[in-house]
Amino acid sequence: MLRRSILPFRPWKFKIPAGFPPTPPSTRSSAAASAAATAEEEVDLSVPSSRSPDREETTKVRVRNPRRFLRDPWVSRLVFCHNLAGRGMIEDLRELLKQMIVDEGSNSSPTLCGILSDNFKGWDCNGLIWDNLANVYAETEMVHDALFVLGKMIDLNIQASILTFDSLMYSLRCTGLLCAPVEVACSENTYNTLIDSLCKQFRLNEAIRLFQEKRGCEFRPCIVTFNNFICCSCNMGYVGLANSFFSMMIKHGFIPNKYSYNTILHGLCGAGLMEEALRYSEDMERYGVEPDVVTYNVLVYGYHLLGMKSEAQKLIQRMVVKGLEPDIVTYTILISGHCRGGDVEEGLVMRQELLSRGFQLNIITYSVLLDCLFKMGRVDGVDWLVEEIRAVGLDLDHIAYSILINGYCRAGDIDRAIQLCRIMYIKKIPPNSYVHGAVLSYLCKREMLSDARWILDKLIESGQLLDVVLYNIVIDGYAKAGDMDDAVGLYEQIFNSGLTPTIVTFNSLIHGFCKSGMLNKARVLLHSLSLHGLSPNAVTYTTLMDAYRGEGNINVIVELLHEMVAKGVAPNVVTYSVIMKGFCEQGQMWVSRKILKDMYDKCISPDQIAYNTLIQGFCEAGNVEMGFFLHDEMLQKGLEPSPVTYNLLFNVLCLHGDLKNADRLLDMLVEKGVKLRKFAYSTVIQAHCIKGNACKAVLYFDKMVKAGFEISIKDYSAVINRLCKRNLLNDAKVFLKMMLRDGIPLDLELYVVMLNASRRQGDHRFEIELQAIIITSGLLCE
DNA sequence: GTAGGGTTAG
Repeated sequence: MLRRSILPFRPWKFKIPAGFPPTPPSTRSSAAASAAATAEEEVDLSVPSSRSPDREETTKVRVRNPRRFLRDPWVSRLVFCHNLAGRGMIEDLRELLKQMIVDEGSNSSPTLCGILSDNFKGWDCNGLIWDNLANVYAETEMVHDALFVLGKMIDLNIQASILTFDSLMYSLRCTGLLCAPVEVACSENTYNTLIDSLCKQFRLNEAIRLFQEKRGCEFRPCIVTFNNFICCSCNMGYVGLANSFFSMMIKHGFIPNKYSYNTILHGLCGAGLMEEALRYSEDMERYGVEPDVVTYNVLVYGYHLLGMKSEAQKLIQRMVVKGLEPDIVTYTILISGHCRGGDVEEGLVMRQELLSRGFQLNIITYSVLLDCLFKMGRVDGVDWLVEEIRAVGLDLDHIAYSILINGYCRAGDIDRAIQLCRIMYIKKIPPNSYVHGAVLSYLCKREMLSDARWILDKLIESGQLLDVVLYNIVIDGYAKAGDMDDAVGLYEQIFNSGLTPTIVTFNSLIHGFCKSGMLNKARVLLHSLSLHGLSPNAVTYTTLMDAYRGEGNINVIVELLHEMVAKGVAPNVVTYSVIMKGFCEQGQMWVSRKILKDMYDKCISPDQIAYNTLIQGFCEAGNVEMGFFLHDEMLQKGLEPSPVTYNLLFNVLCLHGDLKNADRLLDMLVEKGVKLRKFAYSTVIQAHCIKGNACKAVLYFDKMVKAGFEISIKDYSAVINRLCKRNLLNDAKVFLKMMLRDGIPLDLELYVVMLNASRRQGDHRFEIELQAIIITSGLLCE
């Protein structure tokens, strides 16, 4: 039986969200809807009295429009509810209420409350029904409905039980709808629920204040209170604080349980502090708390974040030895590890293995694979995987949808993305800020800024508290387009919306000012960050450094490097690449070379762009050997040279006329199936044309076509132009034939080039042929 | 208490 509060209803402040309740759908016709105009009549109903619940007695109750009243399914179910309440069958009552609200779904509270207040006023158990209705809505996580019922209870002066408050607060703890407590008598659990609520909303300071104020006199913390503090501290990135709470828990006489250990382990692993995490896991065993699957999963996740695959494998073996079976979370972490390493194939193989062993994957595992397929540019693989998700009977959830929408937007398929948005609405999973962000990014990348702004303004007008990321995306769009007035205007609007800018907001503004040549403004912005409680990061400094590099000011770059290091901001691979480029542009390639070596000492792995920067520096200075040496070094370090690396090498070989090596390299790479850009082929082809070796030019042109590149008139013109310049008209004719055969018509520019060459060589016959071609094409009308 | 999604720099 529910314990009824003896206090008047004045427990907590709740924010009833704007726009709630929504207008009830017209399909929900009920006795309440038409009862207002009808007079009350007395009818006999079999309703047990709460005073003598054992006896079923016929009670006369007054209702409006009795015929309609008894026919209405909602009313008859509520009569039954009263019947159950009167017999003290509270569990059955709650089950029936739950069934009713689950059938009707969210937003059903206005209708239900309407029926209750219009038809059951004065019934013996009515208060109990209201209280349980609020309670069941809260337990079913329909918090807006629960709040609506409570609001009506206040209006009708019906008391709510403490259990209902606790249940509601528990449901509200993640929503931000729960405010500070006012004068109230609390159950044992109330403060713990409120601390949990504040922690879930990342309001750690308030939670700590409440803990300090109320501890001892008004409530006694329990182990869950401390676990909540540990969890919140970890989630907010304060692992040190989490450690303190862990110690405090022990000082209060609590023995940490597996939840305490797993929570702190998760915090430590997430922060990359594996050694400390392992120490905790050893302590755990020492104090008799047996590690479970979650413990191992958390540790495996820690290794996964550090990219330590073999350690993760060892841990899984240990887990199996201890008799624990890896579960779907373990496998998802492993699949995610393969995906993060760029090996989606391995992830898919693992999925296949699991399926063959009869293992059911869930939507999270599939989401990891979908996201990776998009990031690897494997959009083709997405369709069949989505098909598989449907075939195994899984529904896409909001994250899976946002992965798909983001992926399609990035792949440029906006139609597909919008189609999915529509499906989300139909499925009642309204697109959230991740989805809005994907569409805004799509528009901004295509400089469709007025469209992006229109959408953002509509979202702002809708009155929802927007995510600052959405502002950041559009501000960055303006900054990249050099429109700093609008960028700054939108930045100011962030404050009007009650939000605060982030470091990303400022980085975009700094980038914009740099791009617009206002480096001083950018630097002022850097130093104003602290006023907003923000600290510059590697992106901030790197953006500024790159701007000064553009001005050839290596001194300021070095100054900024010192400043960032002094402020504890670690330079990353992008920072070093910019600095290397700066030195290379000053002709100091060997300084850059030293920086690259230093990166290894600092455990920052140079990537392809870092190597390409240095290779470009040496190649432009004419040091071909060093270019190739660095290429070899990349291979030694297990770094696959990128198409840009090869562009640089082919370019330098051709510039130096070393076509022998250029051919050799091209043949070797084609044979090895290395992916090259068209630039690599056309550089070699053109170099052969310049040298007058048309045969080789034809040979590599053919290879370029076979490599699957789309060939345009520009490619033919480049070759024909060069051959004509060397008066190799017959070879130029070969390419012209190939071009016409490929269905590419002659244009006026190329016609003039070839006409002049044929006139120079007195090839009148070809002159006439050319004129015939050009007239047939309709380009020469006169 | 464990696994999945968006914005910024070369």
